[in-house]
Amino acid sequence: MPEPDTGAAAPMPSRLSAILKRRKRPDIIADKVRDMIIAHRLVPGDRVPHEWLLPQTHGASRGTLREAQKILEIQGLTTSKTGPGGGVFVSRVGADQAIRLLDNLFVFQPPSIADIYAIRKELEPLMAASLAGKLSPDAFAALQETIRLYEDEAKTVEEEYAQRLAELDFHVELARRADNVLLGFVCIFLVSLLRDMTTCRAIYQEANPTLRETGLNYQIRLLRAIKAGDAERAFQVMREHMTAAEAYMLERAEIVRG
Amino acid sequence: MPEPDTGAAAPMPSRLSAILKRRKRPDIIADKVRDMIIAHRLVPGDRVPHEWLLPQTHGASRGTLREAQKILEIQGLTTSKTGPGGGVFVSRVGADQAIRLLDNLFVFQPPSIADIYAIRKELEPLMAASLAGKLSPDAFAALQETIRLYEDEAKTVEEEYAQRLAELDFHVELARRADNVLLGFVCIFLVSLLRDMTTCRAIYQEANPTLRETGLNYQIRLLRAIKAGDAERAFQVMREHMTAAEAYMLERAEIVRG
DNA sequence: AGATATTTGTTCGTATGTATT
DNA sequence: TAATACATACGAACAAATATC
Repeated sequence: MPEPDTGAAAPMPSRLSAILKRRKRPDIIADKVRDMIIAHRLVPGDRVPHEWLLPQTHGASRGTLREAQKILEIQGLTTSKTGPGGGVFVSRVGADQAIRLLDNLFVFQPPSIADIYAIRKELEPLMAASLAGKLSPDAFAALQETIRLYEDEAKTVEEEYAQRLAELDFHVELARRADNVLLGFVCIFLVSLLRDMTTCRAIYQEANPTLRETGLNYQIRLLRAIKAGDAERAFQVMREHMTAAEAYMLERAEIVRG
Repeated sequence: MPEPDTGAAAPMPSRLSAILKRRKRPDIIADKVRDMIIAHRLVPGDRVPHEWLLPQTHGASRGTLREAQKILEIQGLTTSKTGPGGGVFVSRVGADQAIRLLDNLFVFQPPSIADIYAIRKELEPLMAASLAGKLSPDAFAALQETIRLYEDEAKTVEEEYAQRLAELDFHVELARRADNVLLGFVCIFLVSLLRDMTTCRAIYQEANPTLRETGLNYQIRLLRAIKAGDAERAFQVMREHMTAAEAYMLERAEIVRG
């Protein structure tokens, strides 16, 4: 039998992580394609050469190759378009897309509010300080726009809830502008955890005019410090804000639960 | 041919698919199954009911359903076993598995060494302090075992490299034990970023007996503080360690590059 | 130990939908 | 509008793995 290689030509895993356990063919192929993309310096928007995804290139079937491609797509590295001129393209992985991949991580071991704020208290001030004097005018405009959503007192629970989400969005908008993209990513991740937590959702629906006002106060002071290029003050303001927010959340969580 | 109804569920008319944007069938099915798992409060180890993955349940073919299952598997939410009594099971997603999903996040915007250490300097001390007086005897044993890998001076570049990786593993082992699973996860993530960075790999291969010795010194002092339940000292030791490590890495990176 | 039944994993050929030209 | 190039979906057949008898 000619046996056109079919599997016997099991590709030697190039990555060091492959030692751990026997990986399946689609995984190996996906890694191979990923390495090719990186090696050839493809950037988002570039087309992934058709040959790289050809079954015979890897000695696998279409289905297997399709699964490999699925892996890359799930990881956010590629997207595919139909039609002529269509195909598989490299795409930039967005922070929110990546965060969704982590959704499953904490389903069975959800972190507590204290857990989240323990980290936020450290990182948010750091991020705020790093932004001092570096925000563009339209960044300020976007942030002001976010603040505007909770300038007035909420009339309904839905409005209350929307305002609290807008407060969180303020932090996301800030984090998006951070020079340190890693720091920005982690901060956004923490916010998204808060947003999805059921306990928090319960708390966010409670009316609390005082909190809104002091929150607003923090944001304004923060923006002023950032605009003035005063890193130290931005740090302090954000730190106070986080400490106050944590205290409030923990207190309310206690009440909501009991 | 009976042509089993195909009236309501199966065909997915073009108008409906237009409303649902470009979401593909396997993705939709995967989400549906994921929601079912969460709604039914399934926990890791539980079997995913066979019916949920039956083609006719979703009006799709076996291939499509397999792809949906593949998505869940890639996301780490399920594993599958062959054979009688086999099937698809809910699984706890590990930190390392989740981190691999993020591999692609920073390929086009790689964070710098300074970026990573800016966060590590804050979080690693926090984590170390939280561990004070809380480590079990066999946790200590595991950590000691990791240290043993670089007790003696490396003879070859490979050995040198392996030792540096072991140093990183020490931090992973610590983070794995953190009460704050979120904090632990972020710390492990940062370490894995360091491990995969090409610049770091280059640095790690350089021989540096002094660094190894001082590093060893830090680890021992750290373990002692943790064992003594002295959170404050554990914090300080780790902070010094991080500061020193960052300074070294930045210095070497400058030289390696130039 | 070995055969078998059960369940997942892989592959092929083909059909269908969709966006570009 | 028609042609076409490409991804996506289907279903059947085959292969591999594994618990049970």
